[in-house]
Amino acid sequence: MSSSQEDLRSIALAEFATAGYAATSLQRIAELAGLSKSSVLYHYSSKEALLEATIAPAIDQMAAIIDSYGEQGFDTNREAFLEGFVDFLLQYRLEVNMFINQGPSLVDVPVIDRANALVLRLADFFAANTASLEEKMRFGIALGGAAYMLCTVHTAGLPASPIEETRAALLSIMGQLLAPVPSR
Amino acid sequence: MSSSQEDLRSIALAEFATAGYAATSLQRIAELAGLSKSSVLYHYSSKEALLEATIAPAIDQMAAIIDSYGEQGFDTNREAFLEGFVDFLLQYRLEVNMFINQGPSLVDVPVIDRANALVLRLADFFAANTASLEEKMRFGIALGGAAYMLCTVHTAGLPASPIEETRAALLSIMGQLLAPVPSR
DNA sequence: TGGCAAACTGACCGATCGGACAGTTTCTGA
DNA sequence: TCAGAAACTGTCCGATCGGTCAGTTTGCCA
Repeated sequence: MSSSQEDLRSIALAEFATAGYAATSLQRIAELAGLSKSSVLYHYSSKEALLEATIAPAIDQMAAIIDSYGEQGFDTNREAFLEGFVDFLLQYRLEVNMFINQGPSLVDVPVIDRANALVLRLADFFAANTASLEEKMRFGIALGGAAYMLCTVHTAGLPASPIEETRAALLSIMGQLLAPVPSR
Repeated sequence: MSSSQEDLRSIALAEFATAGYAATSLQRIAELAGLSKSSVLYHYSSKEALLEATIAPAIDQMAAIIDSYGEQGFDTNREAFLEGFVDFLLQYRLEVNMFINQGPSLVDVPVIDRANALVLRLADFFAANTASLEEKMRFGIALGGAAYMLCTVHTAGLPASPIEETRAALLSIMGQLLAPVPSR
């Protein structure tokens, strides 16, 4: 893969996540990359192809994490799974935020369907079908809240803190929100 | 105000919140309302004017809540403030979600600036400048998470539960996330 | 050095965007 | 009843959208 392709991917990721997929034109991506719109379409055959290339790595990583814990839940490895999930959120915060916020408006895009299916599997882990309403709500708040907070360093006075400190705090908060039933 | 104006406002709110402001055309709003695009522009002089009319009520209500507790914090009325805030979230969940998710892409819109200023005041209530990183993160997760969760009844298997049950659960979760420093 | 493939570009296309404007229908109160 | 206001509409406009295509530049290797 040439550097142009990777540059375009990261530029598109930043723009899609902040300005939104629909509001980001290929022309703007081209300008940010110092290329012409034609060149963007040379590397990625369409805007949708660029979107898929943008979020596919995050989807694959998420799928790998879930698969590595089998399909029968992860209660025995809850702590380890939570750490892996938090690290995933930190690494792919833009991708996660984009999917969380713009997923509903991006239906019919295959990679979005994959992501949706993964979220449902994830929800089964943290809040099975038998879980109470509050537990399901806790999962939704943890997921959407982390995605929002991690991408909102600019407003609300969130300082750019050391990654270790952010990780520790996020682990604490997520652990509390997603605690198993009895200790709630 | 004629019923058409109110119909347009609610239709635009639903579309803006789900599909996104940029991705929603005046043509689509007109079709959903059973009108022509010209009629939409008759009631609201521009797409941006329609956006402002859509979220202004929520902004005003939020400002009223904050103002009613004075500018010196609300520690003495923390419980009552939290209840009022939760009720606000439940009533204006679409508006809040739209602002939270699309705010960054809607800069330069006056009403969005008002909303941003309010969020900063709100953050000062729950997590003052002196608060720790984790406390600020808790506020961000609570705000963004609630907005996301309340607008995502469709996915993640969130059932359409009685409003009282949802309110009670949300109050519990938000109270835990936004608890004062010592009892954290 | 010559040739070929990868990278890149400008010009152009149909569609759709937000919006302007003149004109028509519908409602309403004197 | 009828005039004026309110509500509504079709047509048109410039701009921009995603995308196509023929042609040019660039880099690499035999």
